[in-house]
Amino acid sequence: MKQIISDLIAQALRELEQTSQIPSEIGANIQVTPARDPGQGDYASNVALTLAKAAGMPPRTLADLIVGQISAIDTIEKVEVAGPGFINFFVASATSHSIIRNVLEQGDDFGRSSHGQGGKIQIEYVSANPTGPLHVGHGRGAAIGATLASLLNFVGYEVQQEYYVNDAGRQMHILGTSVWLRYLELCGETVTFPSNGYQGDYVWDIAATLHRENEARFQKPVAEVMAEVSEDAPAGDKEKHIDDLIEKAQTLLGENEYRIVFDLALVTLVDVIRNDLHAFGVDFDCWFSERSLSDDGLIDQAIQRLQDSGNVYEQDGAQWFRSTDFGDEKDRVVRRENGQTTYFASDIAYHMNKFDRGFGRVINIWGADHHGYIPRVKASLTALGYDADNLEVELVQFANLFENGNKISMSTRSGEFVTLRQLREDVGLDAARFFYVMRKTEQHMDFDLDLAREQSNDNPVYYLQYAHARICSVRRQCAEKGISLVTGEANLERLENTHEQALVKQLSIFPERVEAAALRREPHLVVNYLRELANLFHSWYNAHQFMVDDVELRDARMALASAISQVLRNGLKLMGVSAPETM
RNA sequence: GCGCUCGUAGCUCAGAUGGAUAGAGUGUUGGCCUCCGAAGCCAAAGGUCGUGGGUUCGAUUCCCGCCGAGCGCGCCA
Repeated sequence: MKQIISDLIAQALRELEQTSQIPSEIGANIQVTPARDPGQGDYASNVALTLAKAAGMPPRTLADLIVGQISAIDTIEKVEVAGPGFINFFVASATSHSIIRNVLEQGDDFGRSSHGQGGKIQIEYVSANPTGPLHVGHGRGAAIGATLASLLNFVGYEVQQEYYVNDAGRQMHILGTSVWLRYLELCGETVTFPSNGYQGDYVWDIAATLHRENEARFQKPVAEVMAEVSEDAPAGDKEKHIDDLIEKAQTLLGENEYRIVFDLALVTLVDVIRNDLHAFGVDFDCWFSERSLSDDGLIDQAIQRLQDSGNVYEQDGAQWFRSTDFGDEKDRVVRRENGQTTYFASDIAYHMNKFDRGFGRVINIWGADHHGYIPRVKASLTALGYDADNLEVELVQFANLFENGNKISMSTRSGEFVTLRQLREDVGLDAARFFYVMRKTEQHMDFDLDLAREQSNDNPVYYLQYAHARICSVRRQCAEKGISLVTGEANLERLENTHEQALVKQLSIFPERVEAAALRREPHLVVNYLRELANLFHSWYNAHQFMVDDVELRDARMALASAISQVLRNGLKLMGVSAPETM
């Protein structure tokens, strides 16, 4: 419809140019937007305002000229000039009503588009260090990433969802060592647990498994473990202390034995995370191991490529990538003085690999605290000869958890946090998923636990689900009363009141709103849309009776109601929220 | 100090590419179930869009300064 109107205007402008009523080649950028008020028709265009200057006449005069030149077609009922020079289009009711039949015929596919033309997009999200269960801070990225993936798929992209497993870093060694120390305690040793170790209960669980399956195989006397280990905080340096312990674990156990302990911790936690995410309605296609990058030689390869292109130099015994040449604020180390590559080097290799796997576009969903990291990753891609614009980073702001009006703070290290699992069990999957995507991604948000828990009109997710359940209820009652509905052949012309007209219009813009949400990477647009739809429905429901004696009217209304429930279902599904038939 | 993201109703937030009278929810006040689900609807009240300039027919939107908030600025990951 938008396109038709846009074409009509373009045609009119060409006519005016040819008859020299306006200067030629004034370069129209024709915008057509859905009207915001029923009094302003269905669609509006501001061409006359934008072209007034170039045409050398007042906007209203130009608007009148354009309207006079627009050819009549039967899908447009009326065109008029309003306000400072807007052109408002009124769509014929027969045309707009046909959307109901489209919705019913297309069902679950209504709103789908082929915009992406099967282009390959990779979206990487969550990617939390597997050093503990996911907590509520990870939930927002998970919900937004999963919803974005659904949206992109819905508008025609081939989407691959990936979790980057940081299984090679210092944090993982701290975890492995923490598990080992807890294991020693289970063996009967008396261990003073490092202040910087992971203190959560899950560490005990893994240690218990280790002990159960291996008994005293990894046991070493504590005196030996603590020998020559620097002092812990507060008297000493807690970072140095834990690093010494890690080294001790490696030397005392030997590489192979240490690896067994380490891998048990890793595998257990990745499993926990995978299960938690699955229960949260989030499933990844690929779990990409950071360690595999070095195993496959990709890190060396990436550094070599940077070296070959002259973007690496040596200083203070380390190798530096000259990222300042590509817009970063300082150069970055890729290989340390001790010969080890940095986390950044892994990330260069990882992103290189993403594009080498054939993704035309790569989306990373990162916590907002990683924003300073973007320029260097893009710099490395440019230096390697990739188009850095094909890497998109969506920053997700933190969600503050509130309960009883108090902010809840969290720390994985200390073991004090609300897990994603607890949140879901507490407020329910639907409310949890919904709350996370309700707000614009880059907007800081407050997650009110009390509100999410509340099963009342205060909880916005129920508002949408209630609309759906209500429609299902009416349909059930029709069936019970033996009323047969012929919605497919309903005379939709009977839908005449303002509620019905507004609903028909709202249904018709679902495809474009979904597309906008996908292309702008803004899932919250779907939430807003559905809220508007539910609101219009509830108002209509309160103002009019569906199960009326007038069969034709009843069929028409039930057709509209069914279409509404279908769109609610489609929209909620994109967000991973259920559409219950009863509540 | 530099950088990123922000600042809209009492509170939580929408307002893409500049447009018509800045909108929801919640809270407050008052109405609506002899009628399909009241987890709902209707109405009222609530705003110098942080602040001061600039750009133009027009700025919540774009540009600059200032104030305020959160987060970053490692041979950590």
